[in-house]
Amino acid sequence: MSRISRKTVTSSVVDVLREKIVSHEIPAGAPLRQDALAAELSVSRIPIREALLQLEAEGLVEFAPHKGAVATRISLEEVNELFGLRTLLECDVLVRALNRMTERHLQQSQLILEQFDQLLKPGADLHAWGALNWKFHRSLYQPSGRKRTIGLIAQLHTNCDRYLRMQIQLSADYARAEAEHHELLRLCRDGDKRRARKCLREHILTTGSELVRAIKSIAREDAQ
Amino acid sequence: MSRISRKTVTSSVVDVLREKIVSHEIPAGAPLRQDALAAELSVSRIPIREALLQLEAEGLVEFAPHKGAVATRISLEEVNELFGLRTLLECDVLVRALNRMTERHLQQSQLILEQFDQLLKPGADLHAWGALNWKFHRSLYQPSGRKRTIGLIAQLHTNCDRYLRMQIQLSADYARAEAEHHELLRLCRDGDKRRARKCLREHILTTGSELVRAIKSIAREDAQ
DNA sequence: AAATAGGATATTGTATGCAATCAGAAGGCA
DNA sequence: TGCCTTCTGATTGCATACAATATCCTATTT
Repeated sequence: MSRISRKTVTSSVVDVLREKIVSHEIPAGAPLRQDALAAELSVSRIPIREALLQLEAEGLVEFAPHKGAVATRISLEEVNELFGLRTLLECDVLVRALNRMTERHLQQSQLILEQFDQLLKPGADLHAWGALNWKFHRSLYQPSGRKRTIGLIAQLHTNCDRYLRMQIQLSADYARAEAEHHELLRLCRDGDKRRARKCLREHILTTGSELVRAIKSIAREDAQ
Repeated sequence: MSRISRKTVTSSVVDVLREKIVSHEIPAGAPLRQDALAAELSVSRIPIREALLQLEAEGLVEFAPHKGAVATRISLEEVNELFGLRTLLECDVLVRALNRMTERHLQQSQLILEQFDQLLKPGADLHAWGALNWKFHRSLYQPSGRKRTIGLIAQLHTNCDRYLRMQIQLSADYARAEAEHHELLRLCRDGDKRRARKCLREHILTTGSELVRAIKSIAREDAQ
């Protein structure tokens, strides 16, 4: 058995709402009315409220007493901060992981990487891509044993995902990411800490600045 | 006006429970029965549940579906991780803050530092000490403008506080911390990024390893 | 006696209903 | 007109009540 664990209504609601927000089905800034959501999902307002609290902790929602919840609206500055945090935490945890990484770990990462190939043809299943991307990164960090750090990084990833999905991802971006993943894994296999770290750093930072650039150009179009 | 904002019952419960956990009035590993807490605080279980969810996000509580919440029990490894995270995040944000720090900022930090003197005589108000300590650190980081990072660090501080309060703090520890604070502020005033960073790094790491050492010796006594 | 099944009790999860609060419109007054 | 008050509808916050689940004890069987 892996997971017979009874799913609570609240946790389902969390999953549904998270996906709606990350996919922009619920756009940034949109108010989240408890009654409306409850009716839509056919549950009472209690699990909705509890779900919103959890999403607030994840940074996807802002809760104002007596006013309600709103899907967080993020600035370019904050996008920068998010990717900066990822760089900091992920590079640190990667180096720690490299000290304990075994052949078994490497094989698992390799396996995940191979699953990316199947995603390139439809070219648009962003949800699957984000999930797989996180799975790969996590597999590299797991040997570090730093659960708390990995948990934080997980949250940062969902937040970054949300903004990555703002731009119509070009297949060029996917291709670049995948190439960098392969490069990264190779360096890990070689045990070259310094280069692996640098590769990861650039992987994250370039993604971030690409995103910022894309958002800026969108904003410029809107302004016209 | 600074804060007329109507306090919701849930938020009060969060504050009460947080303090109880951090102060070990609720010891690590203790189950948190919703009914019992509700009766004790004369509220219904709803705000209790919502408070527990928030505390889970802060890392003070673990929630298991249908089983209830428990005050998190932390291992030495995790203490290490906590202080490691603090080092990483705080050093980064400090350097960023130094680039924008003005005389006004420095004065405010100085002011907070002076309040420490009044705490040294009673020698035991750990709550006030922790709060003031965070206030000082935060004042140094604020100019960076990195709200999200500072929020994360805030959480790490409450978690660290919780474990710092495990050992009967010797006044030697307070004195050392205060000396380091003064040194740190001086380096910030000089704008010496490299040294300030190093000072902060050691400030956090030595506190962490002192704590680990103290906990180990307690554990050793218990074992006898 | 050990192991298992069944049920009683404790505890959590969710729905419903009412009270408190907020936002905006209507109306009075300078 | 412009500003303040008061009211009304919408929405959230909290309490109570019920349903679902887990835990522990007992009885029964081998």
